[in-house]
Amino acid sequence: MLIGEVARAAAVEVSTVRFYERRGLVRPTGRTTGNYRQYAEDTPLTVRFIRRAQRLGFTLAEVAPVLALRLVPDSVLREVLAAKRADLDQRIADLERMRDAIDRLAAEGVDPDAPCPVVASLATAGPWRSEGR
Amino acid sequence: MLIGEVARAAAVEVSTVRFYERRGLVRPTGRTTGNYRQYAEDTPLTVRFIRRAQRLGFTLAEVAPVLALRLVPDSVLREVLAAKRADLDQRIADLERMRDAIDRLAAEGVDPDAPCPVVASLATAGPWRSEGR
DNA sequence: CTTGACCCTGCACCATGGTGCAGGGAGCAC
DNA sequence: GTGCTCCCTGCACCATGGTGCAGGGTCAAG
Repeated sequence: MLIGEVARAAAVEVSTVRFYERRGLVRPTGRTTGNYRQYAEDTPLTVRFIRRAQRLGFTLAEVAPVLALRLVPDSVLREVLAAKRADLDQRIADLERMRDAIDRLAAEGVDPDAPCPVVASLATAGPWRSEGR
Repeated sequence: MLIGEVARAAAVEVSTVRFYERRGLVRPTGRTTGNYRQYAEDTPLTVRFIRRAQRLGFTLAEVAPVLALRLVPDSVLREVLAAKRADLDQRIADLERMRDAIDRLAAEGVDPDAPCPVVASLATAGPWRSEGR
C-alpha cells in the first residue's frame, strides 16, 4: 500500500499520514525502489483509530503509547490497562451525566432562570486530575 | 467577584479567564469604578464546566453555543438537545467499547501478534460524521 | 519521450487554546 | 508618600495538530 491509498482509506490527507509518522504513530513497513513509503494493509485502521480517539479527547501524545503497547511486556501492560480503565470510567461517567442532564431538560422543560443543569452536571468542584492540556 | 477569585476558584490562570471572555464563553456582569471586571458567583462553575468539556473532546467553539443556550427559545433548545444526545451516545459507546476491549485484554491475556483489540474497537470503517477538528 | 498522477523532502503557514510580559492604574496598609 | 497586591490593555510567544507549497523524482500509458 502506498501513502495515497492509506490516506484515502482512512479519509485523511496524505500530509496527515506523514505527520503521524513524524509523531511516531504510524510507520511504513519499508520503501519501494523509488523511495515511496509502503504500508501494511491495516494501517488505515490505525489511522482511523487515531482520529476517533482524538474526538474522544485523547491527544496524539496519549495515543502514541497505546499504539506502542503492541511491543511492551505483559506485566507492564496490566498496570497500564488498569489505569486507563479508570480514566475511561471517569470520562464515560462525565458524558453520561451530561446526557442525563439533557434528558431531564427535555423531559421537564426548561427553566430559563435556573443554573444550566448541563453545566452543573460537569462543573463539580471535586478533586480533579492533572488537567494536562 | 474579581477575576483573580474566579481564576483561583476554577483553578485556571487569570489570563485564561480573559481569554475565555474574548471567545464569548464567560462575561463579567460589569466593571467596578476602577475598571476591574466583576463576575457572578457561579462563574467559576462555568469555567470548570468548560475545562471538563474540553477534556471530553469538545472544542471551545462547541462549548460556546451550549452556554449560549441559556438565552435561546425552548423549541430550538429541544432540537439541539436531541442532536447532542445522539452525539453523546456515540461518544459514550466509543469509550465503552474501548473499556470493554481493555477488560477483555486484562481477562484473557495478550496475544502480541493479534491486531490490537483496543484499536480495533474504535477503528471501524463505518460511516463517520463531520470530523470537525 | 512526454504527460499525468503520484511520490519525495523541507519549510512555511494556519487555527486553537492558551501563557507571559511590558507598561500602566487601582486600592489598601503603613 | 511608599510599597504591595491586584487589576487593566495589548502584543508576542508557545505547543498541538495539522495544511500547503516549492522544487524535484518515479512510474505507467500513449
